[in-house]
Amino acid sequence: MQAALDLIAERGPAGATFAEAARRAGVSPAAPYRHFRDREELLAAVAAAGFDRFAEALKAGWNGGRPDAASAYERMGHAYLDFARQHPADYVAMFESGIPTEADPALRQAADRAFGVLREAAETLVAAMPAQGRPPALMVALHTWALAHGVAALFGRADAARRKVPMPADDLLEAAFLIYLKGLGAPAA
Amino acid sequence: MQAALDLIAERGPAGATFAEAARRAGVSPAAPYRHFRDREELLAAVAAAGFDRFAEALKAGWNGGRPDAASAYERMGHAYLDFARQHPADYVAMFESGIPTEADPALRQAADRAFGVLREAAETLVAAMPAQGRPPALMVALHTWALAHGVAALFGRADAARRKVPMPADDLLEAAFLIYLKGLGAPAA
DNA sequence: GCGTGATGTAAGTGCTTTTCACATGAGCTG
DNA sequence: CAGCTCATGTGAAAAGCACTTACATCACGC
Repeated sequence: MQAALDLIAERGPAGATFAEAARRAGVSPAAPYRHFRDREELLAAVAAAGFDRFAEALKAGWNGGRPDAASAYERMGHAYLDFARQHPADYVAMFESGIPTEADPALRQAADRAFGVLREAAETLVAAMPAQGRPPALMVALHTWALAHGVAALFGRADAARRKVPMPADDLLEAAFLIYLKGLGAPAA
Repeated sequence: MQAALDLIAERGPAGATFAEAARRAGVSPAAPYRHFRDREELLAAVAAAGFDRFAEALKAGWNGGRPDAASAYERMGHAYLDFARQHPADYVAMFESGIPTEADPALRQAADRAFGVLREAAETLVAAMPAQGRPPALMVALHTWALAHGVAALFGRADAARRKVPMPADDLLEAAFLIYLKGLGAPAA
């Protein structure tokens, strides 16, 4: 799995071949078939491990919502982008390897766990808002994820289909967050 | 190129093999090499054609900003999602085929043209806002793109790594747009 | 009439994925 | 300790793909 992850980092998901991963692990090309049904299952396992690390990173960024929900939420956004930048292979395996999340139950579970961190943070954030006009927390979580993923996928990583943009992805996401929260009427001005 | 597009629709970008595309076009596996240097160049051409169609779809949605910038902008957002849903193969070729946008000059140009539609719409939208506190149009365009892409990639298409969400992608994007525009102080309440 | 360039084919190389029969070695059981 | 089982690994093989090279065809302009 580590060899496969390295290969994704070096050559992209298409270049991560089963045979080469086995070679790097020092075994014959047939050996990994004792552990993974096929190439797709290997990639699913790599992606699931990535989601686990991702959930940890988000949780660390959120840090229980301290010192206050709004700043912790924004810090979690930075953690999101940091993860995409510092673990591009994981991120690619998770979102761009062509493996449907539903394919593997373990993968699906890991992805749900990662989103759960985001959802709970959104719930805390929403709970801190004035009661009237309080938006649905799940919607806020989905919006946050879509925004963070969009920024990461389009402008975040250096190697991929990145576009030249006049501002760094971090600032772009932070600005979007602040505008969005202001639109919600959140205490974040 | 049509055969390759069909293959992407049926089997995903990894399943779109050069040989099979040639077979479907009724020629030998070597024939396409007269027209494309390698598999990557074929996919880049397919993606470029997709960006052209995409730019047309966005332009049609924007419709010159009529009747007013805010509603036209939102309609363009719907056009974005409609395109991702109705032309999933194009969208996959454009954003998830692993082809870096910089690889091919024609691809890059087509992508820039599509983003140009979005950028001009954002400029018009921003120009309609009160002069003081007017945000940079480019930033608004990038935010819009990131949001729309995030929603499309995560929740938009039926086949891909879509998650079960309690609300349709259209509504999700529309709500996010409205909240974002409200945060900007735009005339969209 | 004849070169020329665009297009296509057949065959071949080296890579991949996947399977199958067989080896090996650790650990449990009697 | 013998024997059995199970996990793990190997080598060989089939099938498919990307890509190359040498050769064929054929329309078109001079």
